[in-house]
Amino acid sequence: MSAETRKRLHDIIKMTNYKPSDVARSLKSQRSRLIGVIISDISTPFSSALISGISSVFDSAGYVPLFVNCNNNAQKERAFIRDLVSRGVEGLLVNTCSYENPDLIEMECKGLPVVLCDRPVKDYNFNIVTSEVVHPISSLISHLKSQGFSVPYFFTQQLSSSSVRMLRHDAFIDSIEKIYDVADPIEYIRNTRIDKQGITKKYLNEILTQTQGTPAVLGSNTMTTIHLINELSQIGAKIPYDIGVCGPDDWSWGQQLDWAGLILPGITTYVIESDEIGRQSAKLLLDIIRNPQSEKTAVYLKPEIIIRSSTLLKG
Amino acid sequence: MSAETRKRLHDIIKMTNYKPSDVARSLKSQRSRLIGVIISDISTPFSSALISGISSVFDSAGYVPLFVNCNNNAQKERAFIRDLVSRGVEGLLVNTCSYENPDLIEMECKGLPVVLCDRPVKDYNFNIVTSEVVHPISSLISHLKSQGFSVPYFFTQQLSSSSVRMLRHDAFIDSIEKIYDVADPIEYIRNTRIDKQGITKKYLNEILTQTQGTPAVLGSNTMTTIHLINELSQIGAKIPYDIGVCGPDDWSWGQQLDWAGLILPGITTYVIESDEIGRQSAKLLLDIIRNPQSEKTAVYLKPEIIIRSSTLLKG
DNA sequence: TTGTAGGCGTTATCAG
DNA sequence: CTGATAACGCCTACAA
Repeated sequence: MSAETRKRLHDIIKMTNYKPSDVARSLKSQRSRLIGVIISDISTPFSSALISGISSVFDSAGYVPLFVNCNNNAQKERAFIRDLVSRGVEGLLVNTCSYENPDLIEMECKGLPVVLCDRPVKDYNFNIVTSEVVHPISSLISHLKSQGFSVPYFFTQQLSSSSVRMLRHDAFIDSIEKIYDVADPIEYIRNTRIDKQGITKKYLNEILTQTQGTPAVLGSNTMTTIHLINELSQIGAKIPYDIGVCGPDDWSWGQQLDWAGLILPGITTYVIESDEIGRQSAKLLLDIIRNPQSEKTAVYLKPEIIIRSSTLLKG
Repeated sequence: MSAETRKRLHDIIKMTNYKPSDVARSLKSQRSRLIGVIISDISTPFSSALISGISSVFDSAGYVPLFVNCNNNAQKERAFIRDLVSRGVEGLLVNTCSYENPDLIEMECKGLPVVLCDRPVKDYNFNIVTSEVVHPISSLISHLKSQGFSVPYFFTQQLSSSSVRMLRHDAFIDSIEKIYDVADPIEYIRNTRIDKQGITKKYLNEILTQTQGTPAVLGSNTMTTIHLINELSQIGAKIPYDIGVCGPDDWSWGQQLDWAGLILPGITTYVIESDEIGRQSAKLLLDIIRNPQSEKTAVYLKPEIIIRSSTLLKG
């Protein structure tokens, strides 16, 4: 291109204030540089860290992640999947809120690059980045046993929306069967709700009064665990002397902040690094977009257990 | 349309598995139903709640909010603004990380509907939904005085990226001038960093040893306040007997969870309802899109102060 | 080196 | 009521 033409062009661009339209470009090129990211519930710290990890990867790769929030509504999730695909996204990163997900399976079968974040779905092997479920839970339970707690109780919110919750539930049952040699593990499950007053408190009072030895409780996630601590402090129970408390921590923001250490007496947890799940799943999706023929991949992060005072009966 | 034609059409749609393309539709109709939402730092609980509020409004209005994360990088923010506009968004909701923002001003002048979330920018009246700054801070300081604390110190992270931080800084200075009758208010500002070890602890140790009477500290936001509590607990200072602690709480998830009450001894705060800021700013943007001629609007939420043990020296 | 024609998938318009 | 055609703005390819 001659210098003269270049200048003329440049002038015209200036004059007419020309801005290329990505919409038209997408239509023509069939490439949007857009990635659809479906988040089950964006209002939790788990999602914040997840999203943060995801953005960091796509930003430096020149892709624009579009985040949408299903608010735990499987219906909405289906609609968003269709919407994003019809908007020409080149791939989908899905932190799903529906364990059964035929639409997503269909899309992936048709060749759309899909990676799941954290939560698996039923009957189909997607690419996925998640965290190990069984090992950390059984470690927690071994630890409780070694500290002399009696059989722990598992407090969980409704299982249906989160496959991870179900897996944790199952892992808990297996673990107390093996480690505590319990015959009727289902007896140690407590379905609760955070938004509804009194349910948790009722269960906790029963456990505190009827347990032989020192009881312990395990929250299915950070929200539930904090809720348990809240209720126990209102009841006036002393942790860990009256009752032990522990659970997974899916609220980590890297090392920046440590809620489980701040809330006295310090809560025993294992950390799910959601920012890392975000980063790795985003990278995996990029790999798949670049090389659509690649093998299915499942990555399992290995959480480490952090023992704090809330489960220390002995020394 | 005849029933027969309808059936035929329906069959063809089935047969060819026809899916309309929103990209092409946007190109033709010049309407995308897309809203660009620019978030300064998506990894904070403030942003989670903000996003959650924003999604709820757009979802029920049939718009799709596209969230992008600037990670406190003003450069990235500029790029995203251009990107989203060229992608045909019908409006922009901006939680900006640059106090000076000529690009955004230009867009808005050209008729693009823009609403700011939480953070104002310099020298231009945008539509904005935010929270009152001066009144709650001066109330906190009056409260500290009435409890017998000596002049409080203000701990803040770097001011440049957040206009709200600057405003709080200024409000603090004005307030201690008026309420404590301080001649040199700047002396009571401490610039700190959470990611860098030791700075905060050094300042706190100085304050604890050199203050006449009982000192108090005010964090510029939740992160800083929690950091202060962390460091104080490591130093071994007793709150509020050795030192009072308070600050704004921009981490509220409605009533669901109450960190400030959980962290003993209970922290005095005022709550910034970021989900409400999200909802109201989204609604405002929809109003503007529907009626582009409307007057500029600025909404200021009024936070309420919640007094807890961390600032109660007297009874 | 520069200019022009065709088509991406819609929708709007107009003729049959 | 139905079917054909042009245009949205860009990109590619080919012709001048």
